[in-house]
Amino acid sequence: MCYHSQKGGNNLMATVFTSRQAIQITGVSQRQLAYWRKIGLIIPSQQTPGGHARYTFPDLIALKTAKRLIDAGVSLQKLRKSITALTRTLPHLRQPLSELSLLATGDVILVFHEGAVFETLTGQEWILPIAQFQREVTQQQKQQGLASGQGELFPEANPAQCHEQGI
Amino acid sequence: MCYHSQKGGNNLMATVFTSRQAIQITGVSQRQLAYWRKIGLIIPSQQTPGGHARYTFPDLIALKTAKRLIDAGVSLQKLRKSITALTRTLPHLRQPLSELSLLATGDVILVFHEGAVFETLTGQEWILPIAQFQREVTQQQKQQGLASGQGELFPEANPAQCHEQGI
DNA sequence: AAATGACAAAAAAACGAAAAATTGTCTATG
DNA sequence: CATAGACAATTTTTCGTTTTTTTGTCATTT
Repeated sequence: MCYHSQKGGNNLMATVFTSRQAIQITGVSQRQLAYWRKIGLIIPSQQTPGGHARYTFPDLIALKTAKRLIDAGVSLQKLRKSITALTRTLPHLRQPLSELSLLATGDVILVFHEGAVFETLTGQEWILPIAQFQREVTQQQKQQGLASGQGELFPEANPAQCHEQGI
Repeated sequence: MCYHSQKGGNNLMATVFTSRQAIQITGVSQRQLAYWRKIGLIIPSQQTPGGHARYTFPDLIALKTAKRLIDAGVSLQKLRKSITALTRTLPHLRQPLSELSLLATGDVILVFHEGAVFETLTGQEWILPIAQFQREVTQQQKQQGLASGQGELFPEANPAQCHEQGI
């Protein structure tokens, strides 16, 4: 039920799509398609000699991704800035919209990349595994038991042994 | 190297901490401790007859969590609003700060809860597994092959067979 | 069919001023 | 020692206005 069929010469990755097809498949409006192409957000990877768009499959993914993020409440400007920032952070990416897993939260776009989560604009990364606090305080407790507590107790960058995912 | 030691009657969960200890352990300032207590953000679970604070271990976790979020750039007001919203969304929680995994991204606080991720203030949830698009478009391709495409192609709520995590 | 251009409506961002919240410091009290 | 209160400095929010961006619609062109 789940095989990626590609019988005959009908290779999906080699197929190109017209604007009309891209519109139908992704749900992006004609106006948006044109505008996004104009501002360079999503440029069709191929063109006819006459300048007509030919969207590749990764292009469609980018289009659909953009649409979903927008539907999720992300403004186009934030999206553009995120992509600019992302391509700076991860220069090897050609089209972050089709190559990354993104998560929109109304205000912010996060990217899941190689196991980590970070914010697209700042690159800031933050996770709070509560389990770790428990260990820290337990540690602390032991220390206190030995010498009646004084001094720095939670040195911010904490060398985590006994690693635990928490999420 | 990683056993949660609790020799004798020294059970961590039963231990209570004075304000001074809470300050030392969590790094929260005295002023903050007092203010947060006053506004009800983090109230010590226990008190002496004379009204002196006795913070339990979960209290310490809440304190440390708040501090870390603040250090990560979240304002106290956003933190307060997030917690208000969270306890509305998840009424069974007594203290979200100690019972949830939170992730701060400068602007927004996300919560990881039962496998899902959402934004604390709006409850909005969004994940974009790219792998799914691929399947959708493949599907679309097949349809097009049979009947030259017309009509709705990406009915938004898509019944995902062949589920794939993507993240 | 598809791209382009022009115009207007709608949505979002930028900006600045005023109000509110948070925190530090210091003093007093129990 | 810990709490409470007062005061001021700093940080955040809020709000209203202006500017910019984005999108729809329609007409024109290739």
